[in-house]
Amino acid sequence: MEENKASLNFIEQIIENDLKNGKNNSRVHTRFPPEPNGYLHIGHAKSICLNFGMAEKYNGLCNLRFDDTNPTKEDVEYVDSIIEDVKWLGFDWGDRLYYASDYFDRMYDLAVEMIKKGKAFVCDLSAEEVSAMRGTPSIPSQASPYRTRSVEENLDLFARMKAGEFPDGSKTLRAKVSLDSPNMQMRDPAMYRIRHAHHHRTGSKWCIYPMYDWAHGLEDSIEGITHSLCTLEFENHRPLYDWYLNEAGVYRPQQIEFARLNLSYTVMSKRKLLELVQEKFVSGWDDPRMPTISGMRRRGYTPESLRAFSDRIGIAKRNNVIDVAMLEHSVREDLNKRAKRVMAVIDPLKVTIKNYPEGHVEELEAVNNPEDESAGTRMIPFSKQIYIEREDFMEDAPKKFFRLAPGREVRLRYAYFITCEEVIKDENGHIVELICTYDPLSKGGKSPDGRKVKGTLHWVDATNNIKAQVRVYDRLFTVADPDGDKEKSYKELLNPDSLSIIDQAFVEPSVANAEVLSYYQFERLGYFNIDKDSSKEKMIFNKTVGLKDSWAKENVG
RNA sequence: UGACCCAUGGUGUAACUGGCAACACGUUUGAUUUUGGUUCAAAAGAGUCCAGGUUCGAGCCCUGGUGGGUCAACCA
Repeated sequence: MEENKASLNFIEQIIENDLKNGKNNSRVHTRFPPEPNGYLHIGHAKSICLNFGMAEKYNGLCNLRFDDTNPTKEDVEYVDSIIEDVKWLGFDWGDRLYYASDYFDRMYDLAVEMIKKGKAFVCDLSAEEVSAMRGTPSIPSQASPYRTRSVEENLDLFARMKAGEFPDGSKTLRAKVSLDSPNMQMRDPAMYRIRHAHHHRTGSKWCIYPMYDWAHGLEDSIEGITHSLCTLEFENHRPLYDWYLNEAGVYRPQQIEFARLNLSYTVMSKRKLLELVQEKFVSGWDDPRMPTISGMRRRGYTPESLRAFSDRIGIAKRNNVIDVAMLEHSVREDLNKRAKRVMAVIDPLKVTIKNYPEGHVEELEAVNNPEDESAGTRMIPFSKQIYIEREDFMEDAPKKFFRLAPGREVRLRYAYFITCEEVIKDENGHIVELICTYDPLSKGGKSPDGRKVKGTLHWVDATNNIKAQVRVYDRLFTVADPDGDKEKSYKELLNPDSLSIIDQAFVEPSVANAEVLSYYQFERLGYFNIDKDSSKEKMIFNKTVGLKDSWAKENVG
């Protein structure tokens, strides 16, 4: 691996500087700290790649830690999916799988110390009252009337909060930080709230739960994290992060903020993704149209492509919107090297070759992957009747149309040259069949006389094939910035045609025994993989992404 | 309104910490091609938000604007 010193991102620069100065004994230790309240998405992938990537690059460690401090929103279902997704992306946290909830006792003890130091107090104000007394950035807060409670009373009350003597919302433990800081995070923030709720790990042991700011820094501190990487919206929290750790008198990691990922034509907030799932706009968290890692996996994205994408987009502090084309390029690049080529017809048009012997079937050799000779070859059946793609025929074809048209000759890939002799239509004028002739000397796709044809079509034999369902996806939203519209909710901007199901597609027989998730290139169409709903009896393919198509582009313009 | 952060081709990131802006995606053109794919070659496209200042020299430093983001949950 060659490191290019000239193109470090700002976090690498900080780390290398720390390393040079011997900070933290020249140790790098990061963590990926998801809250298990939803499925991971491509934005998390960026963070995962960053955190694990920094540890990898600088011979450090990266922990996987669940920030499970809010039992009302969290669930083991999410824990399981997150573990699966991070693992699938190809990262290894060794035996360092941690839970914030494992530190609850420690956090509680430290909170007691904070009370003893006069840095925290039990407050009886309701959420509404606190809000009303909060002031504004330029107007100081009114002090809570409970701010001056004695240490003894605070200690007693806090212990009774823990013991479950008070109902939800009746009391909080608040830090005594400031009443007039222009940084609103510093205005006597809550450290603990009462929640008589079942926690997915600690059950009913606790009825008070620490707030993010109090908990997160301690989690980082306990684990000996050196660089605590998080997104920009926590920038205003950094002074509080530092304050808590300094007041608690414990080791303080360095929090560094970077810009989260935004992708065009998608929404990225967990809340919105949850709504799409709950309100059935999609089939689930792993719907292939979702930007979730599980959705993208099901869609046919590879972990390598996601990691390559993360590398490509970089790390910085400026708000950004990455073009989905960048993501699509990353999958194509990976799949081009790895996907086995196969022929499939999605919108079939029957072709009868009138001079081909009736009842005869021959096997033709086809290359599995022109990018990888070791992938070998396979045989494909061919006979008098085949299907071609409907869009590969045009009755009144312009000069630049290289495909089949009346009187024109094209190559059937790996098979023969055929010429269109006749167009058969039904009573409504719809084309139902093409009658063609073939050149028996052009077997394999080469003509002995050196005659050139511009077009090569994919095809599938009309009788020896597999009938499959193909699910074709388009972007989930019709506009590049679905949450940027002031009038319309993102839900009104959903693309009604984001999913089209084709029940009668034909695929060559060689895919018969393929396993779920295996990916293919359907020649000239795009990359497809086998959906988890697929079975031997009914194969189902998902379209991952199309091939680049300069003909389609020309047609639009 | 106050604090904090950000500002470089259409998009995203760079520019060895001051030496006349590079890479990727996208776009266009040409070559090759049994995938209108891939590959290869080339081109167009920013003079770095604005105004001052420091300097022989500024995208990098300073000042003041402008624009954008974040924060005023008992969410994270």
